[in-house]
Amino acid sequence: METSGAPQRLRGTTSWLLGQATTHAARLVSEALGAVGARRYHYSLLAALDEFGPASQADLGRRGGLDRSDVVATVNELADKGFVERRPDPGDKRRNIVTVTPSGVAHLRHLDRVLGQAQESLLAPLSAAEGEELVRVLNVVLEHQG
Amino acid sequence: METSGAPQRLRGTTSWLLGQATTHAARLVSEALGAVGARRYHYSLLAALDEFGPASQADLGRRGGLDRSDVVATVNELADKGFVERRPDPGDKRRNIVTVTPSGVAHLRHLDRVLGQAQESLLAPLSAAEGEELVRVLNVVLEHQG
DNA sequence: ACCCACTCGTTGGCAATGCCAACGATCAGT
DNA sequence: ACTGATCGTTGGCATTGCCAACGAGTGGGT
Repeated sequence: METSGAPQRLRGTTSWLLGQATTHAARLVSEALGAVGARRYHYSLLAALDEFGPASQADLGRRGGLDRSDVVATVNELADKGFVERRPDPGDKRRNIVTVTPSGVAHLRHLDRVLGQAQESLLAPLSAAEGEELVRVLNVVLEHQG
Repeated sequence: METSGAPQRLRGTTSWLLGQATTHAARLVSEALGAVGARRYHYSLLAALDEFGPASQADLGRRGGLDRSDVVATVNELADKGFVERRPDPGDKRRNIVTVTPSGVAHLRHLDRVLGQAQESLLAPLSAAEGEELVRVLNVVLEHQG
């Protein structure tokens, strides 16, 4: 008989918990976004624009933790789809000012819903209270790192 | 004045929580392992061997969720460092049997400590009870996915 | 004994991710 | 005017996680 064991999860030490959890969650997020033709950078950029308003590309990178070069590519893609507009800053010829279009805001809301569903499916095995506690605790962790 | 704002964290919707958290945790894990010359696959493979004993490469892949091709490369690297041994299976000429060496086990213990420190630094902003609860809840989530 | 379907290890490739270096243009402070 | 910094942009690199294909080998069915 061909011993074809089903995929198993390593339990051993708790040290690998982070590795397992991040891999799983990252796949969830990427799949959810990919299903609607988006990627992490798309959401990062749209969310930054939605929350803080129009900005130069360099500022966008700082807001979302993206490299300047990746901002270029992402703005290109989002502009092609009509989700953002890029125009030169009249007051500083080095800069472009990037703005969200209404269509871009709608797309962001869509991505929000998609990500919300991904989060729900991740928290599915937990009680409502556990899920809320997990979200709260993760926010604490993220706030503490800056 | 050059407006050089410090990097900020997006808060907006809670939907992006997963994206933020996974990115942060993944970087922590990769940096911790990279500091001692290891990568995620190395730990996955060593841990699988340590927990379930010697196995063929295909089985190793299934145990740790690695692709067969990645198992080849990882076993190559680990074998070069003397952490595992690869020899043909006498009972099935298609297979290799991979075994951990004592040196490999020692290395795994080292990686365990390193990952434990990374986890501690991540949980630093939490109380002991919150940290344990987070670990417990994450285990529930991982068990539920298979 | 002969197929057939499957598994094995291996090679090679692909796309996404996250970085870094360098360039010319522009700006701010002196 | 000179100097140093910032801007957008291009191009590159290493890692990560996958998938396809190959030749060699195995097991079941007939």
